[in-house]
Amino acid sequence: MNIYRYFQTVVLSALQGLVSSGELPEGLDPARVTVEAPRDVGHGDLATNAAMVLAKAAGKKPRELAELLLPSLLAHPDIANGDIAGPGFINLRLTEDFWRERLKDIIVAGERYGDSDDGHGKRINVEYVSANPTGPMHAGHVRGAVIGDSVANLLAKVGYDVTREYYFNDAGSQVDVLARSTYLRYREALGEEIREIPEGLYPGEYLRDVGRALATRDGAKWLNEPEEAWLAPVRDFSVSYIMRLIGADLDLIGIKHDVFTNERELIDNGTLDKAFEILDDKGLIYIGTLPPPRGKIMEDWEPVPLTLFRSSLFGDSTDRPLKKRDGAWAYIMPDFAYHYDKIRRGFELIINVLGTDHGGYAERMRPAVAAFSDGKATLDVIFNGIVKIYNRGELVKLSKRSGNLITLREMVEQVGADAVRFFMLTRTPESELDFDFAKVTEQSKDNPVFYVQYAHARCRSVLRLAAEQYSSDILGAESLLDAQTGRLDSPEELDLIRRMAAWPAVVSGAAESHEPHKIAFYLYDLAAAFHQLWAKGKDNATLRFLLENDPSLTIARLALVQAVATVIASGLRLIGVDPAEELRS
RNA sequence: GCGCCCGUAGCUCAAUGGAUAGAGCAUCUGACUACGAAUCAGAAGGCUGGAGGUUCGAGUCCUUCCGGGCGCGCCA
Repeated sequence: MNIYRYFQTVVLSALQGLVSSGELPEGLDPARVTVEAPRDVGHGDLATNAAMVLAKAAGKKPRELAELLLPSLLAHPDIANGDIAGPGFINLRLTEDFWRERLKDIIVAGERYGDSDDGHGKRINVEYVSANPTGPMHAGHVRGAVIGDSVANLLAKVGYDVTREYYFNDAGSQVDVLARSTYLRYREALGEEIREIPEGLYPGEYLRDVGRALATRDGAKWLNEPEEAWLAPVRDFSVSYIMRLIGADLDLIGIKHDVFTNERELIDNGTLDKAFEILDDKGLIYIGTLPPPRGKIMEDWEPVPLTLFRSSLFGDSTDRPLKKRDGAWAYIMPDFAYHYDKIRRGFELIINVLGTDHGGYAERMRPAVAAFSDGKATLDVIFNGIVKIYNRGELVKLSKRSGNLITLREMVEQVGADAVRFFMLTRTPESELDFDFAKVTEQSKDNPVFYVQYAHARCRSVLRLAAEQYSSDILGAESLLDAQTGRLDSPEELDLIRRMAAWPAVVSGAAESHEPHKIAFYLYDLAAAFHQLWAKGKDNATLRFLLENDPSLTIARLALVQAVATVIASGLRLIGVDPAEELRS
């Protein structure tokens, strides 16, 4: 149950009642009416801005309108009391029983608590990672991978039909470079001494394995052949080898895509030609000359007639060439074809996760998506900021050219998959992130991963102990649903319940805004509230969860602990982190 | 030069257009023979880069300036 949405309908029907009785004019637009949690808990459980938003249209002062609305809200059985505050807020406090009922929602739903049908089964494509097959996954790829995967999980949880997709470019010059680099290692594997990797080829050690594998498969058959003969087979071999490497790397952090699409196939099966044809049929292609880019000095600029796409009709700052002067496809054309393919497959929502260094991508791709789908499909690009790697406070310089890269595998080996995943979500996506190996492995409060996991482990510890001291039946749904939750009446207990009751709304919000970091922050706050409650039992034994002489209160508190464990576990899994039972090392 | 992103406590960062802007770290003061202290309680810390505007209400939206990051050819 999304409590804010639920009470929004309560507010709207109260307004409707006032319209029916003639106390308010008809035709009020309720679009801006919101119900939300006040920032300050002292203001109550819920606040609505209805009176302020509708005052003008209703011809009343905000507070006057609030006075009119309040009585019909107070008539609702779940609303305990309310008042009017500030410029016209209506603050509402819900009954404690309403909150306690949510505890039972959680126990009944288990980890499905927070699921919804916001997405109505709409098909949505989330493309992430999409690294070209030139080497293993490295630190620079990890953040987008985690963000994309978590967004996909979120959207699935709120009822979208999600496809997780990986696109790779296996038709450009990059893979030819890969093939030549592999060929060198292949010769090495066959006994030749390779002193230095020539400029422009990939120096990575991992290519030794590829070369060796090729030598094992094909023997010396390419050794004395010209490049024209071996380039294509070596390329194909290398690409599929590297893609297996990447797949294994992603597996380390629990990422598995549903669909892999590659550029070569889009060209070979005619999708690219078809995409161009469609734009042409829509009258969006013409031959023209572009002005030189503004403000940039280009000595070699000369105006040449080119095949252009009228992307400026769709908000682009300029029309874009789709063919080069020699008639070959321009580099964006395969990407266009790929998006045409997504639309053809029936996706209405297309999400791409990219690094901020692809800044201009959205501007170029959005017109294409609009054109191919006749405006029906929308493209959202999530840009994620770079990750700076530190080691005990010192910046680690990374360079692809020198081969000085930190691989995903190294990261996972050093800090663990859980810490990697959680840490990548401790900032808003577009901000830069400092990833310090020392900090991420630290097992303390500064490390949010352990802080949250520890709260879960503490819950499980209590539940295990309860099962030992009483019987395992005490934790069954029957027992917990029968709990006297009315006995949970301390401010800390109710605070915890309120936080958990907000979970479905948090999930919906994070999914809608494509911001998985909100889950990480929520979990941190929930964990903090739990740790606080736990600590109360230190000073005051009557506040502990397990009470020898009060079984009914014990069961009620176990229901609370069970709910906390459930919500934390559910949230952690949503972002791909394992909710560990214990953290003892 | 143009476009996108960012500027919030000493540091790292939060905050669907809402009320007195919140956490953690660092600093200072306290709490463990334990339902696991990998934790908790408290103190202190702010003109949200500057100036205008829109709004009942702006860290959030608009304009402009300052400061930082990224991108910007028919290259991939």
